[in-house]
Amino acid sequence: MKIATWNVNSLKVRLPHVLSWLAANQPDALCLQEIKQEDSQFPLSTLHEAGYQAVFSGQKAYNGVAIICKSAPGEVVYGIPEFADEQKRLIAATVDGIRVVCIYVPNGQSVGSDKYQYKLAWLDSLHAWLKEELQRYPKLVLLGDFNIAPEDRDVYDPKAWEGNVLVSEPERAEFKKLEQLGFKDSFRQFEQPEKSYSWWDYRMMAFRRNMGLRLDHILLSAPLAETCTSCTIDRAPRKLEQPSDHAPVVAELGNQGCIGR
DNA sequence: ATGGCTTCATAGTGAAGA
Repeated sequence: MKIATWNVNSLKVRLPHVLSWLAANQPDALCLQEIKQEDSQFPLSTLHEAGYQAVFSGQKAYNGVAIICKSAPGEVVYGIPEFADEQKRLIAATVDGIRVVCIYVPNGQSVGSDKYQYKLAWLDSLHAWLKEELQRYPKLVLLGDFNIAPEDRDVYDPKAWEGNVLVSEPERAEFKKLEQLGFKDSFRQFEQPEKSYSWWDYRMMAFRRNMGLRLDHILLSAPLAETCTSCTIDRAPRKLEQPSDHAPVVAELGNQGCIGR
């Protein structure tokens, strides 16, 4: 099973990129963040024509998440249960027997701001919920835009970013708390190139200079981590005209979930 | 370089992102 995550920064603008990426890469599931459109605008029929199904949770202008998949998605959950949230940041579904939890973690704006507090509260709530979900769904993948660079090696200039939002200790502690639930950061299960990032600012020619952060992650529960054979960041879409500022992250799982195919 | 892009909402600029 091939599963991927991609913050597309507007699905309306990026639909051509998404369609060509699906055609070229044939993932079994692609999780999107920042689709930035209401559900009535979601391009479901276009995706059907491309051979994909989808479940989605969108809103006007901001946020919005979706799971695009080949097999029928089941048991769909919208948002973190018991966390009242106007912002559409989580969707979960079962695909090929694997529980897929697609998240768009709040950005946090700046350390100490209201949005930063919201980010930490959101992550606390996610953690509490996932603790239960892992009992129910041992084969669970948590993936999306975490808006956290877990370690200094995930930051192009750790000194310049020290203490900043996206790298601050409380945020990194939340990431570690998720790992302590048994999740493995699939990217770090394998040898990776130095200076691997998944996001680059649109400004300052940041991509060409590889001034990036690794903010997008695929976390695997222990039973799934055992089956993982690769995890890579696909920089190709970031090189296209009118790209998203994020690149897709892709993981390959072994036989799990491929029964009957 | 505290934003030097990009998107969305909106009707000339402002918010938000990371």
